[in-house]
Amino acid sequence: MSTIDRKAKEKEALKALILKGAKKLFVEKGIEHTTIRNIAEEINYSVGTVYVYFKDKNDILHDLHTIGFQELDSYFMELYTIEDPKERLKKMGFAYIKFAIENSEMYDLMFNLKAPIEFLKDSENEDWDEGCTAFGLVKKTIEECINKGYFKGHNVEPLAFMVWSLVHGMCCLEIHQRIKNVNFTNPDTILYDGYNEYLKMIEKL
Amino acid sequence: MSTIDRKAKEKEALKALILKGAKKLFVEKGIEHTTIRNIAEEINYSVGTVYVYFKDKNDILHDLHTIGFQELDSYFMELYTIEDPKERLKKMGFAYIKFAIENSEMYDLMFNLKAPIEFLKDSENEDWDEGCTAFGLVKKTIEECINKGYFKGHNVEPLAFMVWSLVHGMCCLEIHQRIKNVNFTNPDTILYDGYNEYLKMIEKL
DNA sequence: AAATAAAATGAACGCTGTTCATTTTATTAT
DNA sequence: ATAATAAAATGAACAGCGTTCATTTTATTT
Repeated sequence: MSTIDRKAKEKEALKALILKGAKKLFVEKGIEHTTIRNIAEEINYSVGTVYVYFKDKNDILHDLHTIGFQELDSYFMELYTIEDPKERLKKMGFAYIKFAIENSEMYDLMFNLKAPIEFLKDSENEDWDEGCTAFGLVKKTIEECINKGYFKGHNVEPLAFMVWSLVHGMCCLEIHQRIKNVNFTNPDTILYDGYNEYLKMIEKL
Repeated sequence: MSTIDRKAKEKEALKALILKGAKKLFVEKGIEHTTIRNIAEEINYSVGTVYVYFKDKNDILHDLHTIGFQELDSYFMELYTIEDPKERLKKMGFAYIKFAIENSEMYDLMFNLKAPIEFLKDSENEDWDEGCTAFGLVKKTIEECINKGYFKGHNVEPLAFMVWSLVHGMCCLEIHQRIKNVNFTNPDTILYDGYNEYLKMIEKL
């Protein structure tokens, strides 16, 4: 029996190794410039081996997108030490943007690329658990805000969606290089300045 | 001289034909599933001919992104008949979302994909004129709002950027199928409901 | 040491974007 | 009208892509 257990662990280890190699290359040279052959070469295995452990490229991308969410969730969980929900909400948006900028390829994979969603369609569990969990943390924080008397006249879910969109939009414009190509007066601080407008706005709700 | 003129017109016509074929296929089956061979076949020309009229695929994608902006600008210009800037701003966001949903592939090309921006880097004029013009219309409207006494304590550019991000974020989440995969209570109306929260918010600024 | 099972392999397939020598078509000069 | 020239269109060929699968290598069991 111990052999079977060990085999299972070895399989998991190699799967993790492939993902690790893939992520390294993604960060280094971008997702679209990373090939299965690159990944195989990176970890000194053949192309065929990758396909023993993953159904296809979408499978790899989906697993990597899940890893990204684990990281983002840990960013969020840290902020849950903050008692005041409004203060927490403000910090969450900032952490979200920080994550997106520092992990732009992963962010794109998690929130923009089709691959992870297409993988869901082919799989048994069609729910986007990763997205639900992360968004749940935002929703919960906003719910706490409303329970505390903030944001009167607003509805939890639509407001949470609006906040998510606002921050997500900033991240997208930034990582897709649309900010620096629109001639802002202060292109270097517009992201910060824009987020500041959002903070001011929150106070007026 | 008339020959040269005619030749020039023919060249323009064929270029336009290629773009028309490309756009048709993009809408039909998505950008990433459209190949140069597809485009050539669609208009009954050879692959080589496409490369006589366009430097590479990015060149085609950039021209198509420009065409998309012409359409979006016309959406916006229509709304400039509305006198009250705040009313206009509200309608602009709605028109923007409508455009994104009805032309999701084009929208992705215009605001998310790397191709048009990469083409800019290789060209003489590195400015993103299309983006500047469209965003200029938003900026101008918000400026009018501030001049009229709305949005006190806010700054034009950062606020315009925030508004753009908010609406852009909603569009991205929708067209990248992140909305319908997060279990909203009312997934069918969340986009509308979320935009409504934004409208309520505008009133409080 | 032989038989069996599991894991890793890499050549091959049909795609992709791109190039460029060759052919076809159109224009100009005689 | 015919020959010479210029312009335009072509498609085979190249390297690289994701993916498959018969074959080989390695590990386990008998």
